[in-house]
Amino acid sequence: MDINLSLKIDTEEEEVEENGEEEKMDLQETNDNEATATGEEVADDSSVELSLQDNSNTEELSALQMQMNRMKEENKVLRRVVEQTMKDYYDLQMKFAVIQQNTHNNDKKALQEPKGSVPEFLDANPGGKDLGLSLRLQTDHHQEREEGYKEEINKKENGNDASLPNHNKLQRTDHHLAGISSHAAAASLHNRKARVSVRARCQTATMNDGCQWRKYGQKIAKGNPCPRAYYRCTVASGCPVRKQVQRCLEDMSILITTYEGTHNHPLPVGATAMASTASAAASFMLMNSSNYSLANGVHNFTQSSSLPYSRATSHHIFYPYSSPFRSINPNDPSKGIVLDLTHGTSSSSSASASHPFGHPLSSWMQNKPSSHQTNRRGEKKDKSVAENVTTSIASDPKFRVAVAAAITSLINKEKGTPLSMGLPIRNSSP
DNA sequence: CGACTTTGACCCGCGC
DNA sequence: GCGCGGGTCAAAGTCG
Repeated sequence: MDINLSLKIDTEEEEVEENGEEEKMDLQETNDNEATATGEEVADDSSVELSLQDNSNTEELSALQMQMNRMKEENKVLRRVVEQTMKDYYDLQMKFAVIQQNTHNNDKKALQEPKGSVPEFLDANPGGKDLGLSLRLQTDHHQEREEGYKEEINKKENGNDASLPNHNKLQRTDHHLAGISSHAAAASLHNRKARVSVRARCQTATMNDGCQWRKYGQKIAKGNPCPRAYYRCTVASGCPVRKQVQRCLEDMSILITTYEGTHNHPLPVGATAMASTASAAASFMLMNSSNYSLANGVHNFTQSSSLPYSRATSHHIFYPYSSPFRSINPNDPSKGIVLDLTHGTSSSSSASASHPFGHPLSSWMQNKPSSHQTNRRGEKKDKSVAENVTTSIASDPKFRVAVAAAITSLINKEKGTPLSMGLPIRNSSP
């Protein structure tokens, strides 16, 4: 019993801090009561004490066995998920290869088109009946942007890169990034702002994403009284990655973090999982800018789509889960992908039930997902202890970070190619 | 003392 | 051309 209680205390420690001393007192009381019931009252009678100890040992053993069994089951489920992930990944890779082939052919055709005409691969879906949407659905603004990028690509290909003065510093950073990237076409992709926004419930000023950040500015953006903070990655000097952090106006508990750029250094374990996903999302966005689903502003990551710049790609991971973290910013597609993690993480008990570790992305978030399930007075009493422990472990951010990192690492190793927006993100998972 | 945060100034793009 | 807003810089302050 003591073991269970201490486990609960450990896993809920941070939450206790959040919710005040109330729960701690509650646990303390329970502990004291049990001690009184099992120990102190019978302290005079040693034989009864021994038998009670035996009983409690047996109970402990059975409880531990139950825990072990549950962990085994959990392991099985996790394995199944990994297998499924791998399977999905290979399926998507096959689709991607086909699309890449088609797009390559279309690119050749497009180059032969007279100037001013719309290349076929931008106008229509290149070979995928079920893939993506036509660029015609995009706004004029976005089309102009697309034209601008195409011009730039052409200039680069012709060795004429005199357009730089028109770019702001950030874009120059992107040029720098492009220079690092080994693939020329991928480099041109980086000229486009690769942004991934993450919406997540978070009480702290920033999400703990495993990276080290330095704040370099703060602004009150128009339309939102909450200041927007600007951070720069300081894990390695010269790392071009930046992030903006701002609270959501509608729901102050939601933190919107926008990542921009690619790390040029190895990442910590927790950051690897996050960065991999963010990079994959960003890469995906860059390659799928023509495929916004304008009907609802949602783009399904699990669905392969037309890839107008696919010749620029090396290897990309498509996130094989269907979940809320897959939407193109519906207000402004040019602002990149929005990964909405506010649903999957708010209640990990249900997530854990249907999904072994809840939302795969939520692993690197700093939120406390178990707050709704275990900490309220009396609520946990109707759960078995083992269930509580399992849930607590599964909802432990560190555990989820480890799982997410492991999956990412597994996928990367399997493929033999790290993923990023043109730069390798090394696996630092153990 | 170095790393980090704060904050006003500055730069640049964009719309009118 | 001008004003506005977003993004960045850099000096001063803070902290461990």
